[in-house]
Amino acid sequence: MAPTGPPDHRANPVRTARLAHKDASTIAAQPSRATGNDRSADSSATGSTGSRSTGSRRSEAARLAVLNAADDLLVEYGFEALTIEGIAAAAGVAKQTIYRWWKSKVDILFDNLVLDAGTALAWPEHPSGPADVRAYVHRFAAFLGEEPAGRVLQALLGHAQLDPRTAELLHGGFLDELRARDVAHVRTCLALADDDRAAVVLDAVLAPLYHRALVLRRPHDTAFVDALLDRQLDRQPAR
Amino acid sequence: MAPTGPPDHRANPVRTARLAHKDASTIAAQPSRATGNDRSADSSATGSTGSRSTGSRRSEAARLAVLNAADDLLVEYGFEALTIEGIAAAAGVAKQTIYRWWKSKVDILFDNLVLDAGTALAWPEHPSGPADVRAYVHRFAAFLGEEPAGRVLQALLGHAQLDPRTAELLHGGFLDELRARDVAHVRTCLALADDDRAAVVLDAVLAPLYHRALVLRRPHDTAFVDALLDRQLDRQPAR
Amino acid sequence: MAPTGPPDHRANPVRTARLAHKDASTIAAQPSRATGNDRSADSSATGSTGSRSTGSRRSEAARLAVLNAADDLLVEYGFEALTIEGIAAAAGVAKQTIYRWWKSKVDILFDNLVLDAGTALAWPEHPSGPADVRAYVHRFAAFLGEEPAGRVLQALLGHAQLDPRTAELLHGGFLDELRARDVAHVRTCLALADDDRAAVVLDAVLAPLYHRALVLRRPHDTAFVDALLDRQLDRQPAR
Amino acid sequence: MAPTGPPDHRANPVRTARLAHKDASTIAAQPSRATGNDRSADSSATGSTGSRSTGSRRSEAARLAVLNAADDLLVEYGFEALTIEGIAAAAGVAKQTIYRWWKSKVDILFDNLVLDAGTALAWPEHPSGPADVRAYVHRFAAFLGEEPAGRVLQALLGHAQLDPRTAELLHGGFLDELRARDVAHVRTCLALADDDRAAVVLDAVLAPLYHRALVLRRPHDTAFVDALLDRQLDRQPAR
DNA sequence: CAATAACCGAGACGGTACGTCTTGTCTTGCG
DNA sequence: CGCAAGACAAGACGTACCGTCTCGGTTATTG
Repeated sequence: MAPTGPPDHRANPVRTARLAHKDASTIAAQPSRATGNDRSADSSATGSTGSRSTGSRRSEAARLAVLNAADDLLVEYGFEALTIEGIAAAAGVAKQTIYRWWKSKVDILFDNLVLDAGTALAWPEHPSGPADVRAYVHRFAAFLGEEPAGRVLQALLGHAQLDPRTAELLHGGFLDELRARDVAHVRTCLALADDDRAAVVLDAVLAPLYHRALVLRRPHDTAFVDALLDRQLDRQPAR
Repeated sequence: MAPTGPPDHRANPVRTARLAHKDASTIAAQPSRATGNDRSADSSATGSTGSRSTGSRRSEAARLAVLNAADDLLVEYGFEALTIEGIAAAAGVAKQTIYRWWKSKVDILFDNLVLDAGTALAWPEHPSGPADVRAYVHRFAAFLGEEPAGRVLQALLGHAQLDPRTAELLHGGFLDELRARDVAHVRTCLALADDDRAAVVLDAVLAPLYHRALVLRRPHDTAFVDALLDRQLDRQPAR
Repeated sequence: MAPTGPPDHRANPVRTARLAHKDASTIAAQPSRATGNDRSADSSATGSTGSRSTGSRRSEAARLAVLNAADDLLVEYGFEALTIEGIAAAAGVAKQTIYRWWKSKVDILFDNLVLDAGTALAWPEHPSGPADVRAYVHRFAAFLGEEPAGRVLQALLGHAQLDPRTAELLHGGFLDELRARDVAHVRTCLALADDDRAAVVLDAVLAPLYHRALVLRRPHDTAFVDALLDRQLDRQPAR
Repeated sequence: MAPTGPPDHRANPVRTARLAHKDASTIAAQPSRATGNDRSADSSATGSTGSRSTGSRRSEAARLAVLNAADDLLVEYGFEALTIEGIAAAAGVAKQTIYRWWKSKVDILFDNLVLDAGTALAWPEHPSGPADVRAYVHRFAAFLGEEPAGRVLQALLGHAQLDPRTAELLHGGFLDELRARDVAHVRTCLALADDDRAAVVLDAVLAPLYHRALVLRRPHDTAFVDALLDRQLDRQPAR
């Protein structure tokens, strides 16, 4: 009997405690970047030292509480039951605080995605051949298929089919960049002649992964990924 | 001047005219089958004469008006702006009439999908080799990438990522069946030994198509489909 | 320790029970007249029998629950703490149901005022001399100074000082009519030559009453009213 | 083109200029006395030079900007549209600066009222008979019926009907004192035997003025005041 | 050829969430 | 320490849809 509805929106005066899998140190280095909420970005445009000269600063605790609450609620009750009011209540935050920094629940999830992807989908700094590609693809498959992060990406990909603004955000702010980066790394690691060839290889590997996750709804399967890589990466046996 | 919002929900007193691409004759043969709303299906199961003793029967005009209104509104304003009230108003139908026969807007779209797929994704009755597969895949790619029908499938696939009930409906009531049928036809047409092998070929072709449509958001491209088929069908025995 | 805040807005699924001092029979004859919400008024403009040909009718229970809840909350917590949400919760009614029939809390109070004044400020059908005026003025003073009704009139008079729309509603929809009626009756009862003379007498009596209630904040005092009447009504002793 | 809403709350960086009808010299002599926010009053009580040992003193410019902004906004957009945030923005002052010195917008208006009444409703220092009363009543009627000041008194009288705290402030801090002073002067000027008799005369004159202003909403009319005075002052011994 | 169900339009209703607005408190840095 | 700036928790606003529920009016069998 899966829980099908969200919980009561009773206040839950959350404080910095229980900020689960994202700790403040990580975030302080990267405050809400992707959606353009970033104030330092603005200031860098206007002046050198700038930022905001006076007044209170954004509450880091609130930001993290919101991101984590959204993540938790998404995993527990699903995207449809995810509401701004619910997130606010679960995070122990006022609704207006959310609207001040995010335009929609999609925006919040997007920030979560960027945060998670930043750590989970990194390429090694010094490429060292096809093994890097194998490792990356395994990491990608795991990211797509496992709990908090994959659920977010899945939801955003789904919602992007329904809402052009989400599609714009997801592609313009994440997928395009991700793909460009992946293509470049694949080209380097496999010593390919040009980006187009790298893109073909990348697609040949990623398309079945997306297909499995979004269309076939099959769970993450390491063996499947290995077989796929064997077939596409010059048929060199996986070990 | 792009229309960015839905229109007023001003009444649009039901017009059987302007029922565009679905005419009554087509539909009368297949009334609202997929979601189990169908009364004739029920009655045929329970008895021959009985069914419903007295009273008027379901209005075919209303059913078509709803299906078409939903389709039109989806194409014009998108899934997010699609509401039961909006459909009712656009169809010139009472809200309750919709709720009597469908459970949600997803249900309505699903009926549309089944209707459209029934004609667009048919296999020839007498299989005649790989050319059938090529033709079918081309038809499928077109279906996925072109206006009313593809938009519906795309929306439902997207929504299935967000809502388990939609996923259940879409897979249990459409995709699984479609896939089974496709596998069988591919096996026959390509003279493959077993279904697993046919499934591998099918996935190898469909995965890139779904990937392009859902993840890369590239438009339908006949050349791409041909290249894909050349690559996957010529060296069928992939080992 | 006076209660200074409103109670929790916990649902209070009120049903027709506890509809205090206004019973359905009274109201059925006069549904929400003053603010122009009345549908029969519309229909009388369009046709003879009319009203609304089909569909569900306005819920009398909801209307009474709202009016009484507003009254109760006003008396208990004051005008400032009176909110549409609070009324809805206390009446066990959805917010939208209130907005469907009233524009604001002022509108609701106004309906209450009209309702109460209709019974409390009636003149006898057959005028019989100065005694009628005395009786009426006493009734008016009591109305102004006692609980539910006076509180409403006081609040509306106060709010009319702050908001032109309230002033327009209160004067155009109630006070002007009341005054015209009062002038006419005073003229008849005192056998005065013209309306102007009657207005002077009426103002001479009412001004001190309003002054006491609104400016001096003195409680209702029968002796004061009698003395006032003695002075203004031809100095005939009050007995 | 009547402006029906308040303007944007765009910052209006404090301008000491355009402080209209209250100049600094007037105010310096009487800073924010009535609500007890006054620091100089405190300091004058504690010592002569000392007052507040360190830190900056209250900004006179800010105080005046707030008072005038409140007045202007009240006159232009009405009491309902008057908000602390709006006043702060219009005055080019931080919200907290307002909250530091006043408890509510009513408090601000009250300070304005006391300020204006101090000059407009003064009695001559040396009473010289009934003519003084006539002059005072004319001044009072003008005060009640004309722009900035009358609007404030009207608003506060109205709000006092809705909010006990406002009533307490207005009566305890202004009206009672005003009335006591008026009664004393009337008694002296008309050579009446006791205060009660003076109060009766005063009420007989003021009640119709308040009635006209608050209930009948008639504009200020010198002829009406004269007629009223003729009637009430000539037959002073009303028995 | 009535009676009698069921359909259908209309739309009121109890709800939930939306996104906005204002309140009163607070925090941060400048002067 | 006052002040400008403004983030924050709180909570009401008025709107939009949801899904349920009467209402009458309209068909279309079926007794």
